[in-house]
Amino acid sequence: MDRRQRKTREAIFGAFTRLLGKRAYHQITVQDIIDEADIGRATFYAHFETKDYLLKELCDELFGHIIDTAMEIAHGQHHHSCGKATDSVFLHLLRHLQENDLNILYLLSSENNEIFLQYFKTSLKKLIHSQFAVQGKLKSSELPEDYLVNHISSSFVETVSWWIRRGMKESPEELAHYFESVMTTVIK
Amino acid sequence: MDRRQRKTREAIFGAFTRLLGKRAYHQITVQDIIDEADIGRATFYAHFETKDYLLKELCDELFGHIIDTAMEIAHGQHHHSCGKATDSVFLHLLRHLQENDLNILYLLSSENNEIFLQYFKTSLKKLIHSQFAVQGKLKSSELPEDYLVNHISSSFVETVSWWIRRGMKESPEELAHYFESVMTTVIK
DNA sequence: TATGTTAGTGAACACTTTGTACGGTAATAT
DNA sequence: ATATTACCGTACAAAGTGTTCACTAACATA
Repeated sequence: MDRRQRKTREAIFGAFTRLLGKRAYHQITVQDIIDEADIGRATFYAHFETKDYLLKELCDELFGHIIDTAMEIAHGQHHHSCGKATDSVFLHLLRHLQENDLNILYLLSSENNEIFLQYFKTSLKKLIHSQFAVQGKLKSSELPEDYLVNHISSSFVETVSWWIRRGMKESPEELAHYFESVMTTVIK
Repeated sequence: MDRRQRKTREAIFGAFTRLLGKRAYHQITVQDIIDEADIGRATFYAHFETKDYLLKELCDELFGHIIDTAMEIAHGQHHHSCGKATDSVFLHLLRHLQENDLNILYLLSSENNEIFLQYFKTSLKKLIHSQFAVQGKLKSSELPEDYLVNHISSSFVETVSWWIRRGMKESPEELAHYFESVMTTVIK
């Protein structure tokens, strides 16, 4: 990839993330991004078709790593030193969110960001499906699996959202405990 | 209130609701509403400052009744014939949603409607706080009450949202059972 | 029924945002 | 060294926003 392309792409992502930290997604215009990134109008549209696609690609970049490593942990293929083998997938996700990806927290904390939340939930559903549903770790056999997977993933997103809204006072360990406490009916 | 005012107000609400049934909130412009309601531009702004305020007032109207009667039931002051006294507040809400307020379902089913969802959650939090938290019906004393109330209300909204997305195949009774099943850890 | 008040009309307004197009310039790859 | 490609600046039409204004019609009330 051309160095110029990489640079403007980074400039756009950077400007976008900075703006997301300031105000909600829907309050940000393409014009704002152009001004903040200090690029030409045509250049933006050469990279991204719309603002929504920009967010989608940013999500791809930010989530790609997190979900991939979470998948590895979920399947027991994670033999590194970052966390005990007994740590739950959720604790891993929380640590990852706190330590490495403050960008994501900006996105999450900005209100009205349903595209991002939808992306988060969809990623989690895949993870939870393979981790719990497929492996038979769900308790309730009488409820639809789809309902349970949806419940778990949206509850986790909501937990993270609550955490951020309140200033992230709790440690990842505490928060994982909260979440797993309210999930004991659902997960074995 | 002037008959003319009432009529245009109704025309605007009607047009807005109809449009919400067709496409998402953010895809609807003030221009669309004006055209659909067949009123003058200035008239719209005489009634509502912005599109967001219009949604807020619509929510006020739609939710006012539902939450009020749910509050009555929650406090055992509901002696009518509409449902057994033993029915849970959640079952009451689901019945209400299914039977009387298809407008709300339009709103909920249209994607990207976080203003509405936020309104729904906030209303529920108040209800759940007075119904469960104040009355000591929450199981877990070690977790923050605020976290639990948030968890219950957002899980309920998510359950309803799931229900609608999948075409409302389940009866209110079934859905209430689903919800209460995954909530047994949390609610006594 | 006559009268003052109020709400709606339609047109116009300045303004912002959007998405596209263009020739010119500078960085890049080979 | 040269051809390619990305970016720039500017301009453009189209659409939406929020406000103003004079005119008209509906309203409440006496």
